[in-house]
Parts: sequence; structure tokens; C-alpha cells
Amino acid sequence: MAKKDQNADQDTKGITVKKTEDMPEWYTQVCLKAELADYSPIKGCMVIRPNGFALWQAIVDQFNAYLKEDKVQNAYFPLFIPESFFKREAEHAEGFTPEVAWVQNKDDKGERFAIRPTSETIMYDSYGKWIRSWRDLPLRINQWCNIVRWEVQDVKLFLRSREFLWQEGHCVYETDKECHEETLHYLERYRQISEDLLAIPVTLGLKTEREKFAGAIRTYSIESLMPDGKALQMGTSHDLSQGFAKSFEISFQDKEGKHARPWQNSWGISTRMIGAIVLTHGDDKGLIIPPRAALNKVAIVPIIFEDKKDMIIKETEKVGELLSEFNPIVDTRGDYTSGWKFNEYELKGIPLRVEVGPKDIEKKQAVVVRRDTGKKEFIPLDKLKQHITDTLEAMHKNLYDTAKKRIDADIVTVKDFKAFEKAIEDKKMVFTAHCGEDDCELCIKEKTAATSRCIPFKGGEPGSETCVHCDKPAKYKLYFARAY
RNA sequence: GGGGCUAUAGUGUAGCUUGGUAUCACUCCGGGUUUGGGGCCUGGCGACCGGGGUUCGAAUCCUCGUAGCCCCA
Repeated sequence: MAKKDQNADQDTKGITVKKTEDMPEWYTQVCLKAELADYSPIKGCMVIRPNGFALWQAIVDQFNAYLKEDKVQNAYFPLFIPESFFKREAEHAEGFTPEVAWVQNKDDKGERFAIRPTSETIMYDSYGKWIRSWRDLPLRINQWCNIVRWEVQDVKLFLRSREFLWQEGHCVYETDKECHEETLHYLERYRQISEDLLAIPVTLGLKTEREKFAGAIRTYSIESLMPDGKALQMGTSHDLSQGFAKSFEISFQDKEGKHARPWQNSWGISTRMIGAIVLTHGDDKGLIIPPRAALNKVAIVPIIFEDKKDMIIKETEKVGELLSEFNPIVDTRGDYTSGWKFNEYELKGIPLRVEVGPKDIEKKQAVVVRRDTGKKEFIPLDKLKQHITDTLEAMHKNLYDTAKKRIDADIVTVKDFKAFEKAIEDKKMVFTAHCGEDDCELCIKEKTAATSRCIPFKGGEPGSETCVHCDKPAKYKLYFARAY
């Protein structure tokens, strides 16, 4: 923002930039002003404020319900991982070393500890002790915890922070088949969280060798595309095969009494999801909370006139009781004008606003305003509950459809590298054929800053095409984009 | 790794060249008035990144440190 504008624009409450004009600035303002998060004294570490944590809580609650259905148990393992554990699986250690933070006590001559960047190693040490028989399998454990990845690159609230919250599921199976099926099942759970709870469309697919998790044989992901043309990996599910089981000496006696090596997967989603909500649904007025994830689905604002003040507040509170199932904010404060409150709840993204004024009371109605479309409707009180239920669902659908339409329009299929470069330059996501060579993919990254996102389950077959970059026969078709 | 710039209240800033009780707006707190889209009037709280130096006197000059931003490789 130009310096002179800052004095002229004295409104520090509302969002001062348009989403389409300066998205990085817009994003930061929404996170701060909707009170989702705040900066901390430590670079890259953020404070998640109650409004932001409520979004996380909605994700946690829904996912815990899924875990229960899937017979996955919650548990907790230590924050610190002995260096020797961490290095036991070579590929894993190499992949994570650059971003690990270490702890070493001054008077301690023993080994230093890694602050967990992910918990495979500390968890599988325990698994090795616990698993003896085929009767111990499958073992399905999840933990909710914080993770530290001390990346120095530019940090961004929710999307890229040195510490974040996540869940990580770690399961062990008797057979490769069972392991693989469930790896895909948890990816489908992530699709449900993203699309059905948060109204954020995603593509499901397989990561390339270059982009897969260090230590996995295959990584699957859900990928979305943000309105600035940057892709966001929203969740991953890794087929670990038997690599960690070997390194951590996990074995069991099978039904025939023979020693056998089990199969493992791990999978995670994080507070990154919150950043995706902001970017995907927000507008120039601020945040829009997808209704199924909203703690307070409704804000009720009385239109107070001095002469009828008591009566209006009383009627407003009655409407609050009527709508109690939506956990409404009933804002009868006299210190703020109703116009001020309208802006406040729009900034904070409350899905629906219900206004109660003298004219409404007279007509036994309320005004209902949608956050996504701004559409205003006058609804009789006896139909209000049903109307709100229906409108919240309509909002979910509209948010999803709007995002899907935008994403579809921002994906271009290309066959030659010139078109590829232009599309990336135009902030598009590219769908194209590739040879599958690691070097070729790296070369594309160096030239365009785009990385491979995933080989989609639907449409990833190579056909007879050649690689967009090197003209060798294609191994698969996949998405490329610049990414968060 | 190299170079440059910056640090003043919760936020954004003026003052620094030329040393002399730190500016303005928003926020915040109080009072009044208002309330169908951030209204109006009024009173108030609140700051010179940290250490050292020069000086009668330092936000200002010097120095070290710390933090942030930008550019180059």
C-alpha cells in the first residue's frame, strides 16, 4: 500500500484491500481482523485465536467421528525424538533433516533430541514392542499434536508456519492389500473433510516419486487450487510398505506360526486447512465460514430505536431462543450501531445474519441475510427455523459450486512446454503428460517454479502422448502448479 | 555468502539533514447523543528496539548488539 494512502485510509477495522488486487495483503488482513490468528514474538510461530481455533475444533470433531467409525484410537507420543531413532530409516531421515529443530541440554552428555517434524520414528519404536501376534493387528492409532518444521522460507499464517497443529494416523496391517485399501480410505476421509465439511473442492491422486513423503513407497494427496493460482496440498496419506517395519524391527507371528513383517501407512491433515478456508471462500468484506463448520451459524442483530428499546431487545432475545440450535450470537449491545455490527459479523464470516427491528416485530417476521450472496429475505417467525436450516445447506452448496467452477476454469490442459510456461505465468494450474523422470520434473521446477501436484485417479493414464518437457513417451498425466 | 534500508503508543505515521518538554489519525477508555450499513459531539490513557559513547542536553550524532524489510550471488 502506498504510504499516503495509509493516512487517508483511517479505517483500520475493515479489510482495506480487494481480494483480487492484492491477495497476500488481503489474506493477512482477514486472518488478523477476523481474529483467527495473531503473530507471536517468534518468527514463523503463530497464535491461534478463539475464532481460528473454533474452525480447527470443527475439523477435529468431524474427523474424530470418522476415526471412531474406522476403529482408530487416539493416543499421544512424546514431542522429543532421540536422534538415533530419527536416523534409523535412512530415506526418512535425509528427507526431514533440513527442517528439524534440535534440543540439547547443556549438562547432558547424551544424544540430542529432535522436536518432532512427524512422529513415525517415535511411534514405531513403541509399535515394535507392542506387536507380537497377528492378533495384535490391525493396529490403528491417531494422535492430535503440534509439529515443528523449522523452515526458513517465507512463512505465512496457517499456510506455512514453523509450528502447526495436525493429526497423524499410523496403522499397521497383516497384509499389503489391507494396508493399501485403508491408505486410500483415509484419503477419502480427507476428501470428506475438505468437500463435505469445508466446501473446498479437491482432486485425489498419487504424488510423483519426487514429491512423495520421505520413507513412503507411495504418497496420495488431496490437492486444491487457491484463487491466486497457487495449489495447496490439503492432506496426505502414505503407503509406507515395510520400510519402517524393517528399520524399527516390527514383526509378528502369523496364523501359521511364521515370523512375518507387517505393512504400514500414515496420514495427516493440519491447521493449513484453515488457510484454505480463508483463501477459497473469503471476499472483499472478509471471511466466509462454510456453514457446516461454523460454531455460530447465525448472528442476531436488533435494530434498536430509543423509544422502543426494551421491547426490541426482549423480542430479539426471544428469536435467539427460537434459534438456539444454531448457537446464535445474540448481539444486544447498545454501544455499537447496528450498521457497525453488520460489518463486524461480515468480517468474521458468520454465515447468516438475522435482523430484528420494530417493523419486523410488528409483522411477526425477521430479516435473514446470507453472507455468501448478501441476499436479504423477510421470513415469518414460524418458518424461520426451517428457512435457516435450508439456507445454511444452500450456502454450503453455493460455496462449493462457486469454488469448483473457479478451479475448473483455472486448470488448462497443455501439450507443449511453451503453453505450459505461459499457463503457469498466467497463474493457472496445468494438466499435462509427463515422462515420470525425476530430473525432468526438477528441470520444470527450475524453469517455471511449478511443482507436480498429483496424478489424478481419474484421467491420469498417459495414452499415447509424449512428455510436455522432454518428448519422451509419457508415463502418466498429472497436474503442475506453483504451490504454497 | 555479499550489499543496502529501517526500527517512535495497540496500528499506521511526523519529527532526524541543522541536538532543546515528540506530530497527526485510527484503535482503546469515560461522558453525552444516536442506531434499518462502520453516525455525531466531547474529555482522557498510551511510544522514541537494547547496551555503550559524544554533549549542559540525544528520537535525532557515533558505536556495538538485536530484530525486520529489500536487492545481488
